[in-house]
Amino acid sequence: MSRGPVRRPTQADIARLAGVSQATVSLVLNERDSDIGISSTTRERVLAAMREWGYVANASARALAGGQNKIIGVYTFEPVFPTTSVDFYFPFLLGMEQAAAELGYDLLMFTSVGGERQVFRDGSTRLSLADGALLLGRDPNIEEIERLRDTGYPFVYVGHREVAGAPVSYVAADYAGATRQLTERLFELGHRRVAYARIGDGGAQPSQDREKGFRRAMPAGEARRLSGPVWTLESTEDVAGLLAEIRHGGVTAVVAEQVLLAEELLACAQRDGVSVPDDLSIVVLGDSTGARRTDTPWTGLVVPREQMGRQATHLLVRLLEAPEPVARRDNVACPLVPGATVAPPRREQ
Amino acid sequence: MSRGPVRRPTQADIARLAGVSQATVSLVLNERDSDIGISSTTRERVLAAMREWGYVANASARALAGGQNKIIGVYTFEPVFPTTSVDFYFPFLLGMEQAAAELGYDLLMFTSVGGERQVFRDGSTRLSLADGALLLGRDPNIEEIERLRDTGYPFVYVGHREVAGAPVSYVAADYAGATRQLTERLFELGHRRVAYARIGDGGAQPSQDREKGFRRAMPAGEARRLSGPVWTLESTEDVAGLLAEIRHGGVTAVVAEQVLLAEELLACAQRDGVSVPDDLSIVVLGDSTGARRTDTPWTGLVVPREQMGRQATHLLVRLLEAPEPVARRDNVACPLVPGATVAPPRREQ
DNA sequence: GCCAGGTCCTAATAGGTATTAGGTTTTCCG
DNA sequence: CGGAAAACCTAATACCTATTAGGACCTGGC
Repeated sequence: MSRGPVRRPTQADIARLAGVSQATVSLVLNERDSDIGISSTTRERVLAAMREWGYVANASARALAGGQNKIIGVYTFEPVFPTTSVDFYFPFLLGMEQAAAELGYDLLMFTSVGGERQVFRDGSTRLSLADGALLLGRDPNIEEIERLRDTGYPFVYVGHREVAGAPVSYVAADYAGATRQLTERLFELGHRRVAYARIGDGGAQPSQDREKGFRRAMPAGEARRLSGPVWTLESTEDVAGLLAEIRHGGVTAVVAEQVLLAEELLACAQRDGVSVPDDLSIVVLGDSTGARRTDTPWTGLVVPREQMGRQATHLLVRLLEAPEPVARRDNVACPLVPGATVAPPRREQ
Repeated sequence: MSRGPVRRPTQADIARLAGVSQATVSLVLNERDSDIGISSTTRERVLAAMREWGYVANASARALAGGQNKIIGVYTFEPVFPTTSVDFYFPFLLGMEQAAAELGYDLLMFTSVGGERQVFRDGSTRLSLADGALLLGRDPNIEEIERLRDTGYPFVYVGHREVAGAPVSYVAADYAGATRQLTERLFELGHRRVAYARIGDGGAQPSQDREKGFRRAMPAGEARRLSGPVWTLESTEDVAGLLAEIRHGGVTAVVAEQVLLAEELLACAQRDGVSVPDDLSIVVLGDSTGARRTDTPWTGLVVPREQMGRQATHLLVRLLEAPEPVARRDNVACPLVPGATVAPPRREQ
């Protein structure tokens, strides 16, 4: 019964025990033995020694020497723990863990205090310990991403991100496609005037993708108006005004970017005696993340977060194991939810 | 606009730029400069060079050279991703991330495929990459823990664990205390015959702790019966029988170990026309993890998972920064939930 | 016996940092 | 001015692994 930390055996120890050189141990360990030429008897001797002494590679040394560490870094540009963000982040992490486990990688989660998350902290980023990284966040620091890209460090962004200069690899939800389908369905049902509404500035990529899908679904005549029937609100307080405008303009269906907006719209409609979906159809382009959970069976889409996490992990591993010079982009389809907030427009309006 | 990976500056680069040696850079970086004696002008020159060139320490090299890695490993004995376990694990992780961020540590989550999780995998655990580890899981492999302890590797178990030989450090929920309080309250309300029930074998430590708390709360006469009014059921199918026995034995309050059990009990009670809490008070010693979420306002306790995660992280860091020869154990109080499933017993029964 | 061509292995090195013994310069005091 | 002490810094080394050029040995053919 030994006391105190026991020094773990190194390759040199194993080599001594097996009567070979450290290099041979490394070759056997990394299964380069057939390429280089290590006899099977030697290999067995080495493996036996490793088993007997419980040899475990030193990850730091391995990383330093340029070997793979079987570690994927996960970097979120916002802390995960504010409980409001939990629903948002956790499905991603779930998918990542699942895929990483399948692929034999561990997950290194980079933390940082406060709101200001920086990849390049003052003198101690540990990004290098991971073979590559998955980046995640609603509000990424574009400069940091560009800088990271320029280092040649392999990473995949989860979510659609466009940066200046060379493109970066990402896995994004196909908001444009799903929005287009949802909007087209409204027209198929007979709606003629359909509006798009959001809260916030709409500058974010996911926001833009959705709007693009919406515009693509518009009939030719409507689409040509550059501004389009797109409302961008400042806050929920403007929703009542939006509803009035909608009704006044003969709009019979609204595509709402956020659940929060849709819920406010529904509340206003109920106050005004407007029936959803009979008088007004509502489609929602987000899920209930961050909103208080209600039971409204919204017609809309599901953000396939778990799937995105999985796919991003697979993509990253592919890049790690066979580096490609060019960035890769993957899209993940958003499942549509039938819901009950869409109906054909009233006959006589 | 350079192409290709840009080599990150090293201490040697900074040293050259600042006109000092690499050792000096290291000393400045680690703030050992006052101990050793580095003049403030030199320090400033080095710091300026580091800032200008965006020097970032190489974590692998740092770890290899014996420095701390500022990484905490998180090892779960079951995969996190099966969705049934999500509610169980995530709060722990949340607390850990929060604490780790505050303390300046990153989190390395060890994954593995399939059900069989082993710390000592066939020659490639990376536990060593982390400075220490947090262990987590309902069904830990005791042998693995003992083996890990014997290596001298610092770790803290989240949850109460007793192993043979030297004790291990852990942070546990104070189930015994909370159970005792809840049970005592039943007696204070006037209950005379109180039973304890669980599903499963009750061999697990959390299960034993709860039972111990229950027994401590029993009035002297009751406590002396060794077997005690403790029922251990095989499955939910036995609950109907339990209810019959309870009623037959004049028991007016039940302390149920699991929500699942409590819900089944409630269902049976309703079928039999037994009113909860008027005819039967029920206390639950777990939260709704894993159970289908119902709205029953159970009287019981909250498992302070987030707090446990936080505290375990703090304890581990304390151990890392000032190693102690002896194991540390922390208890975290379980908040009690008043709920609405407990009432005084009926007067004439 | 000698050479060509394999086969199997090793020596040497790089990778970036932390640490320590000791070297050089400066300061202080008599 | 000489010598001791203090202040400041550096050379050297350890940490452990991956990689590669090349060395030693063997085999087979003439």
